[in-house]
Amino acid sequence: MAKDNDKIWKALSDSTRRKILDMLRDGPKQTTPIVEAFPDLSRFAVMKHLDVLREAKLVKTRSEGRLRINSLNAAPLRDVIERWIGKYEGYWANSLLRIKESAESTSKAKKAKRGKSV
Amino acid sequence: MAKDNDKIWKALSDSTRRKILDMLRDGPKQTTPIVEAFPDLSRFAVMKHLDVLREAKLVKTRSEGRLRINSLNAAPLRDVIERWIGKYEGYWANSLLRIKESAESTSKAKKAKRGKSV
DNA sequence: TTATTACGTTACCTTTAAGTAACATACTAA
DNA sequence: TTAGTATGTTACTTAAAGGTAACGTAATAA
Repeated sequence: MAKDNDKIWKALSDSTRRKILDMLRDGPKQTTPIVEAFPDLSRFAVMKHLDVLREAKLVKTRSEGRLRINSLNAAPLRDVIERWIGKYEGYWANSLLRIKESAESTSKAKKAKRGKSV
Repeated sequence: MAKDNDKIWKALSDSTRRKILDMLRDGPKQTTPIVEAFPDLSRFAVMKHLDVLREAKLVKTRSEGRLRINSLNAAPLRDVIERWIGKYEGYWANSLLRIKESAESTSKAKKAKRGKSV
């Protein structure tokens, strides 16, 4: 798990890979349009970035005939960032960034009547 | 800015550096205790990691006599993560992770009476 | 003043990341 | 069946990251 974690951080550390993730937020994409989105890179370079993302389980690829459909798998991303941010909660108490209370206090909060507050 | 951004992601991509940031969350530390926290690494290796963190502006260092005090600078970290997470909001709507509403609705919320809710 | 301690650096090595160019495979459609 | 297209791979190179060992410097304390 810690190792998987590391793979995710490593995957995020490259701007090309972050751009690929950005593309996939709009929906699944075939390999070729992804490759073509980076005209300055060779086919192989882009595919290697895709490999890294797959290794980190941030991208899933399924076959459809001869086509390969790549899609974003945001869950592990969420988990890592969530855990990371949680640790820094005190540091950005006044930021836009928030983590809901822990499960316990959350359920309490659910019972308590509350308005629109975040 | 985009370049600074990249430095932050790169800085976060190494587990030793993430551990150093973890240490500094507890409060500022001199260089030597940080170095000694990594007995498997040479002095120079740890100091290079510190350099990377300083380059990314995640760590600030000030002198006090012959001592050097390193402290966490969480603001740029927050900014990057915040921006990043914002983009994925739709993907983890049901997660613990949240971004408060825009400044506008936030100021409204402040006016509204609210309890202990986050 | 001398020894100690905190800090940083020089010089060098090894591994990994990132890349290109060209080739190979296999499904689809004319 | 032949041409085209989508995908992936082989072979190789270059640049950057990460690391060690040993040395240099300067403030402090004895």
